Amino acid sequence: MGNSKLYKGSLNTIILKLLEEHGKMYGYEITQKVKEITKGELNITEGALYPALHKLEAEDLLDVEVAKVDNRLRKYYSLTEKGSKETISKLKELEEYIRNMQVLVNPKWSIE
Amino acid sequence: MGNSKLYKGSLNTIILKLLEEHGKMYGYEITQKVKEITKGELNITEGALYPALHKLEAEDLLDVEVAKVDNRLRKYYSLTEKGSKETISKLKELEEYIRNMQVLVNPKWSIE
DNA sequence: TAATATACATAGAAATCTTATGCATAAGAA
DNA sequence: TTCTTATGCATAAGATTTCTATGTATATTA
Repeated sequence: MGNSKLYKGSLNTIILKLLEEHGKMYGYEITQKVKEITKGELNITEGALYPALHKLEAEDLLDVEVAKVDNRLRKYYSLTEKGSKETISKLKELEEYIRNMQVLVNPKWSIE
Repeated sequence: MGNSKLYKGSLNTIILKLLEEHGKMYGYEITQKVKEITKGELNITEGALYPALHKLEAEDLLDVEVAKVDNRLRKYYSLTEKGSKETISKLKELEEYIRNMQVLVNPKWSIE
């Protein structure tokens, strides 16, 4: 994904949040949206994305809907109810992660 | 490490920053300090820590100094010059990671 | 017509971390 | 006094996640 290894482990969180935000997206669209939002700093590879989508689907966190647009295949993914709950949980974990990393890295903040 | 997978990839950053902050630490001390700072939310396992320290040392980012205290062995690690530069670089990466994750997860912030 | 963009997929390798295990000494509890 | 916990290091096997490389196919642009 990024140039740094920190992104390892955050792909699912990104996918879930984007789907919560946009309701329904297909794989390629997700890669482009992430690139756009991060101004090119984060590029999700297909080798990471598609297996991740399949796994989330297998865990009943995502629903799939196949569509044909311009004679090309698209698989639209959306959150299941279980997926919506998981999204909330993942976002909470992200907040906690960021909070913990900030006190570890910037100890002054915990004093002020 | 944590209960969430997000910590994957951030161990080196944590180690380097703690050493920058405290000058000189041994493995067990690092695990305790992290536990203390995060109020028990983050526990670094020995199976992750020691191989990471060995790798950082092999990459010339850390110096080692063996000491015997109370008849017990301690290996004190400290940053090399190369390690200090790497620390700055890693911290910058962390800031960029956090910034990118925040706009991905909270798109309103990028508008306001 | 050749390259790029769109759209999916998977297999093998690399990196990171967990779990389990091992050794050894010191201190505290039963 | 003996058992448990804390201190302190270490490694091996497995799980998980991601990267790199590869494959297929259609549409658009140069």
